[in-house]
Amino acid sequence: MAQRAAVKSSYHHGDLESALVEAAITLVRKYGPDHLSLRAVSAEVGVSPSACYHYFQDKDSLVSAVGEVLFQQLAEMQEQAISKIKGGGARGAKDRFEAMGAAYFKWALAEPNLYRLIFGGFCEHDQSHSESRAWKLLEEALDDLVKEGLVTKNARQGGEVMVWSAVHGASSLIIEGLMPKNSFPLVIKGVQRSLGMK
Amino acid sequence: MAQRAAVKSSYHHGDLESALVEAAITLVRKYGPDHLSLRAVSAEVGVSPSACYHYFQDKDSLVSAVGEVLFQQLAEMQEQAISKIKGGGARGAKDRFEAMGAAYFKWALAEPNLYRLIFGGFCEHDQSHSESRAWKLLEEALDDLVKEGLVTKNARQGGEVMVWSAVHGASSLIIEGLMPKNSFPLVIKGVQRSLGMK
DNA sequence: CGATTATCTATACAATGTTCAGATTATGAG
DNA sequence: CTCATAATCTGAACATTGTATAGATAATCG
Repeated sequence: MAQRAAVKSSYHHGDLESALVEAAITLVRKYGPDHLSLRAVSAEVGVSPSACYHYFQDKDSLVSAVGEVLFQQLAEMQEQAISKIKGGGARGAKDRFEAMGAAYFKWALAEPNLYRLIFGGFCEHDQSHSESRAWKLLEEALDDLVKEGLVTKNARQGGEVMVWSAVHGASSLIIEGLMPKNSFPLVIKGVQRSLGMK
Repeated sequence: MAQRAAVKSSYHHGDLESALVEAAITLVRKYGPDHLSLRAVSAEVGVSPSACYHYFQDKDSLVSAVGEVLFQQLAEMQEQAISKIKGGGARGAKDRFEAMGAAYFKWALAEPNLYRLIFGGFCEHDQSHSESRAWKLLEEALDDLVKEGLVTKNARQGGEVMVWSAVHGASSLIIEGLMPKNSFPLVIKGVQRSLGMK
């Protein structure tokens, strides 16, 4: 909530780059990743359209920057959800695992347009998957399950791939109206069975 | 391959509606669902931009029509893959099941931009999920597995949801560079474990 | 045939992405 | 403090976009 030196003294903005990204997020949330206009973004910030080109090569480049930020935010949402789980031991590990998936799904449902921007080919995810925050979170959660004896080392093999695919796929299909909303718990049950969990 | 009465005698085209859809598919394949221009589509067909408005309310409406066509095509691809599996009995059922997923994934990899159009929120999938061709194919394949004793009735419960989520999720994440290509088989294995298959 | 209707074009307009020359402000060396 | 230099933003311009409207062309059917 701490505002930077971002008071537009008239000409120089102070932190235009992130202000543009923030405004773009607002507009994408409302109107979708397609239907985003550079001019609308600049107008939202109160700046001339050409000003954007000092920070971004073109519109797509701004959208990519937005994607990076949102991808981080989604992971942060999951971290936050995990940190709220107090219980230790096996119970805690399982709760954290489920909370991660639930947070992911909840965010997708609450922000379908932002979700589409991240996963709809609008931005290049340059960082290798194994370095992404989302991936590392999953790794830790799965390691925890193994550590607590809820999942065998064998069944854990490739668990990240399976879990993320199922959770992301369900979120996406439900958002697009191709699956009923209440099928998400079923998917989670399926994932747990595939891990031989419990 | 049979061309309709689609020779543009000069003014009247003959089958402009589907010609526009076809041209749009060509352009989306090349440049992505964002970056599609109505004018480019009409130019591709050799017709004035305003001509489109006799068949589609606006650009988004054309894109939606494209989405419906592609959604059908994807299902047809799967049907075709299934029909190539000759073996009967348990072996056939399992082969068909795997062929369905493989065909889905193969299509997604070969046509990422078309895949994004279908599942990226560009088109409204008005038909209820349970009436969609993709859904019915899955239902049949799962019923087959049960019939052949490869999957118990119990484990089959909600199988469609799990299978589609995992396969779609993996395809999507791989296309977007968030997962390595070779993790798809792992996902299939996971799905089969979740079904208690084999 | 001829009139009616379906189909397509021409023209126009506001809005978009983008460029570039120049205006405004910050910065730092003397 | 001063002033040149660099960083930041504006203004105006251009080609391109989606779309509306009026009119041209051709198919259809009495």
